[in-house]
Amino acid sequence: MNQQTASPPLDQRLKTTALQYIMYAVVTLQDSDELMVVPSNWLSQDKRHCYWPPFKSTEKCMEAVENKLNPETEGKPWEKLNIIFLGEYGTFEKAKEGHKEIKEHERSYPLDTVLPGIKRQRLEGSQGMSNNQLHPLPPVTPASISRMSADDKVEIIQMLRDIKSKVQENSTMLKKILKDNTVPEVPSSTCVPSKNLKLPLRTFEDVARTEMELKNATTRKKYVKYLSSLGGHMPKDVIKNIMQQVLTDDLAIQFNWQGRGDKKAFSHLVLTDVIRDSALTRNVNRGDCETEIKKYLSYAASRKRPREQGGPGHEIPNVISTSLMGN
DNA sequence: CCGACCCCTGCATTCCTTTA
DNA sequence: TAAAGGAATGCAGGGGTCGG
Repeated sequence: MNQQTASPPLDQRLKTTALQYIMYAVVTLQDSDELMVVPSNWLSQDKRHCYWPPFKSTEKCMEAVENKLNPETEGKPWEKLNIIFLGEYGTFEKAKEGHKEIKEHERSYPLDTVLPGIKRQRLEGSQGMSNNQLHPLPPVTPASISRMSADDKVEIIQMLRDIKSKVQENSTMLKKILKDNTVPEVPSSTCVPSKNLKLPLRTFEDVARTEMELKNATTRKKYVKYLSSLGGHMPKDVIKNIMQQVLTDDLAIQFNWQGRGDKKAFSHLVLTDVIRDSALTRNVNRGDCETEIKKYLSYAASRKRPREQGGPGHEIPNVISTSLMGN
């Protein structure tokens, strides 16, 4: 009877032992550039993704990290974030030390110089230039300018002139490209990697079928490849191009991001993950991607409104669909 | 110039999270 | 558990752009 007091139950012992083998990793969250310590069991096998708890408060998140909460068994669904894996440590304390060291190192040698092209930019609050803007230079104070020699100043002015002329040149080229080669409503035949992609989705049945299909990694890759080939320069364009290909306005108005009211939740779809991945290949981060999807879904009704006024129940056939649905 | 289309903004409402 | 505050959403109306 008192065996239980002698030693804890087997499953608890196993759990404790398993927890001891979970290490801690230091990672950079790609969407926010934040350097974080997380339990290794939160990482995906390829160490390119990391689960993140749905808690709002920092304390709870820290608690989850320290207690190595299992991402699959803690009630609410956990977010899956894109990360850059930086290192793994045996204990939380060692990971924190590693985190500190990396942070120090990053301060001396910005990540951009260590990992060119990998570090993504923080996009919150930067709307216009978003993804392609230049990395911020160190702050130039009046004091630092006054310390410069005349040669330095001449050189800087020359550089600024070069940059200006280059920007003008690029602007002219961009204008020409946009004029000659506006993003086509219908993807060219070369953009269609597979005849299996039955897009755009028109009904919930289509959505359910696609959700099933997307469980297959190969199919998922095909979708990502196709959707990322649709073009677009700004996050808005990228998402618009993708969403136009993915679902009709009729279906879009039956979704909202969270599934409020009597609408379905778009954020819960595997398809949304695929869209995120596709957008990421075009340098649209998670935040921008979600914002633009939300907007696209909310605009769907107003896009439809004028047409409905013109003729109730009459749907203008989607040109895109006919080219793809015939498969 | 006009109409169609699309996007944005402001406001009201609903929902969720936090706090006491 | 209820109240308060913030976030998300829906809707209507207005403005910009483009083609006829």
